[in-house]
Amino acid sequence: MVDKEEYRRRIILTASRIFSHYGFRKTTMEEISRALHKGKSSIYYYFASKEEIFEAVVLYEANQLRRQLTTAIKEVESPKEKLRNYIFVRMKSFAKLSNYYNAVFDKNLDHYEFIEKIRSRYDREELAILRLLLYVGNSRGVFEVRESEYTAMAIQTMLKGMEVPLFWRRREIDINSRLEAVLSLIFDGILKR
Amino acid sequence: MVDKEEYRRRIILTASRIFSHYGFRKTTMEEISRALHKGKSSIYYYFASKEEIFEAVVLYEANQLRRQLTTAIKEVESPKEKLRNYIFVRMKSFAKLSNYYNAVFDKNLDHYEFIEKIRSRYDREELAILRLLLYVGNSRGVFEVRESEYTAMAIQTMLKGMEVPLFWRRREIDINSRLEAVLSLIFDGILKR
DNA sequence: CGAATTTCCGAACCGATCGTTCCATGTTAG
DNA sequence: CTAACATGGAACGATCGGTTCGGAAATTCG
Repeated sequence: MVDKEEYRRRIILTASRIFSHYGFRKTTMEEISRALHKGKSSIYYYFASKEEIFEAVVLYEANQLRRQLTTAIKEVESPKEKLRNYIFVRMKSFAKLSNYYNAVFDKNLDHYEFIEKIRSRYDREELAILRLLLYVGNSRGVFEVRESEYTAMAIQTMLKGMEVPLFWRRREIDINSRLEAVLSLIFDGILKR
Repeated sequence: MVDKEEYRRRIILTASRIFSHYGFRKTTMEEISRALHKGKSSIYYYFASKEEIFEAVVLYEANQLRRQLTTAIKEVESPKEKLRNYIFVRMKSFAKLSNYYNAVFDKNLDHYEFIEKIRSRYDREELAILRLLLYVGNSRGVFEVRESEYTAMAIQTMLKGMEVPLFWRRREIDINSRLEAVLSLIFDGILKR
């Protein structure tokens, strides 16, 4: 292989697929290597451990999510639609990523620390985005928010509240309706009457 | 518990859900029992082994499939739509059940024998259904089939042929288009011109 | 071409996991 | 109260799975 980084990327992509289906624990190095048509021990030439692959995958997915979110915001004009798009994409993505978190919540675990690191960094970014969305809507006269800082935090709290049952519940059938409910609540409390 | 059979049914339902997601190997007795809010060893009061649960689940799913197929046929009138519905539901269901088969194809295995038993019985049923569908379409002047017996077998062979990559390939994106292709092939060779 | 370096893998190690058994305890029916 | 039913904690033996190690292939370079 000419480029070692390129192969690391292929491992991440493949592992991501398997992790997202089976979670961290149930995914074996054997499976990852088999999907790459390589020997089990060959993977260790590129990553020191299974955990390291997992970390790389989570980082990759986080960047993926970030990109999806920015495009979701850009593709509509009105502040209301921007916020709506943002929340929908965010929750949908988190539903997809819930397997990673299930893996983490499974038992022990030391990932917890790592996840929390990613998490807190992402939380700050999210807060900034929400604040911006609120601010723009405000100055355009669509929203009516006094303290965009605290309102953003309140919205984020609601979103986080919606994450929890995501990792508990069996069915995702009512995610959409719950999302709609939360959105209408947010908007009715936010939209200028 | 008043009814032991009722509880066996609950176990089957729960196990079915987990099996269909993780396959036989990756599903643990621990998980099944936890989902039922029971101790791991309690399950053994109702089933002698993990394999026995698996067999019960497969039988249950087979009956489920049979019911879906008959309703799929009944809900439309024209023979062409009946056959189309049948094939669609059949292939979709098999896609969903592919996890079971993946579990079987995983390693060893003695399930193979059991699966084959179920399988051959089901094959005969399917052949009868196909033959009937062809016969009805024939007598209504929609199809033009000489030997419904052998034509049914030919169609079944095609369907079986479509199953194989189901258990290989990574993506199911093109299942629909492949299904359409097969259908149009079947119909253009069958419909009265 | 040969040597150096990169890439790959089979085999083995060993701790963790998993299916199953055993037994003691709780629960219900008569 | 007793007997049958139902439960789950603990332990066991087998397998699995992540990781290491040594060296074979393959590739690159002089």
